[in-house]
Amino acid sequence: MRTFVTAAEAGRFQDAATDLAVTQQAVSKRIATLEKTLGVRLFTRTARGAKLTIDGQAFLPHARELLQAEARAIASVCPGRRALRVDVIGRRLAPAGALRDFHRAHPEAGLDLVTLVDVDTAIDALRSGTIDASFRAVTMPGRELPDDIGATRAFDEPVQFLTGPAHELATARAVMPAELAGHRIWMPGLVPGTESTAYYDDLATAFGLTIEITGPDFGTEPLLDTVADSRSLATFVGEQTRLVWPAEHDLRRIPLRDPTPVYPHSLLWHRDNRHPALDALRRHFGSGRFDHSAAGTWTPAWVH
Amino acid sequence: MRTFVTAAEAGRFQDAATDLAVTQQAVSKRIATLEKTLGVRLFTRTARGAKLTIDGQAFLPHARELLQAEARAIASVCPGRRALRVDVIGRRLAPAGALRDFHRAHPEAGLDLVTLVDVDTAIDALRSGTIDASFRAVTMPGRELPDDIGATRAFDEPVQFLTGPAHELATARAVMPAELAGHRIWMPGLVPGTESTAYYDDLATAFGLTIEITGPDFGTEPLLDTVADSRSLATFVGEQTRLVWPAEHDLRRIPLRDPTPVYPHSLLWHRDNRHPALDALRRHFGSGRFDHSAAGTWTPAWVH
DNA sequence: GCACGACACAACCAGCGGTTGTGCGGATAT
DNA sequence: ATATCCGCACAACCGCTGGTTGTGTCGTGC
Repeated sequence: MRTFVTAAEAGRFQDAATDLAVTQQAVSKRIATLEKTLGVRLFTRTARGAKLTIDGQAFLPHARELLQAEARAIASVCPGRRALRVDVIGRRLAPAGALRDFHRAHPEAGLDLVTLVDVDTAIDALRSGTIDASFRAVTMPGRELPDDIGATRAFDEPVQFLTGPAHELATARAVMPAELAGHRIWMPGLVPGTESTAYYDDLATAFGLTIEITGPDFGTEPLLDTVADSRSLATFVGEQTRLVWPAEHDLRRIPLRDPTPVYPHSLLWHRDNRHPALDALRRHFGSGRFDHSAAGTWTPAWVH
Repeated sequence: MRTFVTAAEAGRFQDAATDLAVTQQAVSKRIATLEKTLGVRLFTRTARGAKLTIDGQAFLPHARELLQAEARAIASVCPGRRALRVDVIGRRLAPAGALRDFHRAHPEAGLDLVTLVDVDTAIDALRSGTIDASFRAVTMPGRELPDDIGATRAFDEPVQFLTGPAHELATARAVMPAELAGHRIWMPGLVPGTESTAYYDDLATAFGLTIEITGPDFGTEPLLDTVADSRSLATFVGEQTRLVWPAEHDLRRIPLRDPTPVYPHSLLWHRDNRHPALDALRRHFGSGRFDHSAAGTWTPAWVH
């Protein structure tokens, strides 16, 4: 590919060969094999060089795009000058969506999303420099943030109740958390020891709920399958969480009111991190554009 | 790259190997060499398979993008089911910009842009099926369109007068074409025998102008250099033409009025062409959204 | 008409990238 | 606690890809 682009730009195989530090015959062979694999002629050979055919013209921008994609891929893991790497809880959850907004606002800053299991792993990764920022709920009881980690309350996400069409509360416009006492709430994805588990534990205690985390976690699809078909089983889901479920499933998002439990997404970073785009990220999420203390909301007492 | 993506999806080198129809050892070697060239570890090897590291997680979407770019590149030259291929006069000229609008409206249709020298070459390419459509000014005198080629007047582009800051007309709000008689108009890019040359020849004749096409064509940059520094040399340029010139150059676009010469861009296609996206393209440009007969405009008499 | 420039073809060879065979370590089972 | 299995890494081997040098061919320009 690189040979093709170089030859197309140079207009002569000879010049491309010197650019690439190989012989003219090597360039000729590379182009020939590329043409053979594609099944089309890319150059018309003339006495004064090689000109692109129509197919070659159409192919050229795609070849350039391929080389750029390669450069981006390499840059994404290049230590030191790689793109800003942010840990989100999951790619379909609210922080990932919020980062899309940030990326639209700052397209010049490269952005890579990774997912880690819990806040402790995230802090280790922040310290080692493998990630630059992390969206977490801080801090869990008994685990205050260390001094070298900075944190901003980024935004709050209302929690919703997700049911199938046959569920008793399926047609409710909204429900109070206390009304859910006695209902079966199933969250098999919760990993013990993580801060999101601490959040939902506190939520359950505060309103007298019982959350079942029994059973293996097969991912969201089987969970949604089960919830959609059940008259009694339901689950919690963030308002911003993008769920993909088969078209035949009819799932209902029921808002919670009086109070509305909100999940507190905080932005964490390491104070020694000098990544150029990190400042912009902090400003984007720490500029007070989110209301952290809306009336009628609930968070665990340990939330900053 | 494909091995990396497959292994990341499978979670086990073994499974990836069977998917790729090679041995596990080959996969192991490929991943090892990839890690070596990148200088980072992409997988953590466990007893139950291989999991992505943080670097691997960040690398994965870029690797996927690379494979997709490869697929698009191949598809762009795949005979039969390739993307819609449209001939524009130049990548910075009005048809290319108009096609960007079309691509925004129909993102599902792949689109490749190529450039051919003149309408005859374009018609040959349309007949042979190497291109699907062409933007041209039709028809030149004495060269009516053949029956197997369809044409629609797509849109008209006003012609402007481009001068440097020292030119006599640099500060004019607008000029009449007839006022340009006696001024030096330089268009070294015009190729004799092409329809755009025929257009400007007619324009010159109609208003008593003299257009110099002397001197070799070194591209737009040297042309703009010369025009920017000259007190007497100027040139014609399409209103939609995107020119890139160094910041130190101060070029002026002077609109033409009474009448406004417009360049008639027509869309050409072959009547036997059954490309699925060609219909959409014809509808996009043939739906009467452009005013073809605005008062006060001028076109050569031979324009359809 | 001849020299020159540019690409293609032929022969040759190193090394990349595959294979088979085996070793090693962690997780599970007995 | 120990045996067993599963999955990945390492070693040896080898064919074929992809490079080199040398030469041929063709169109262009003096």
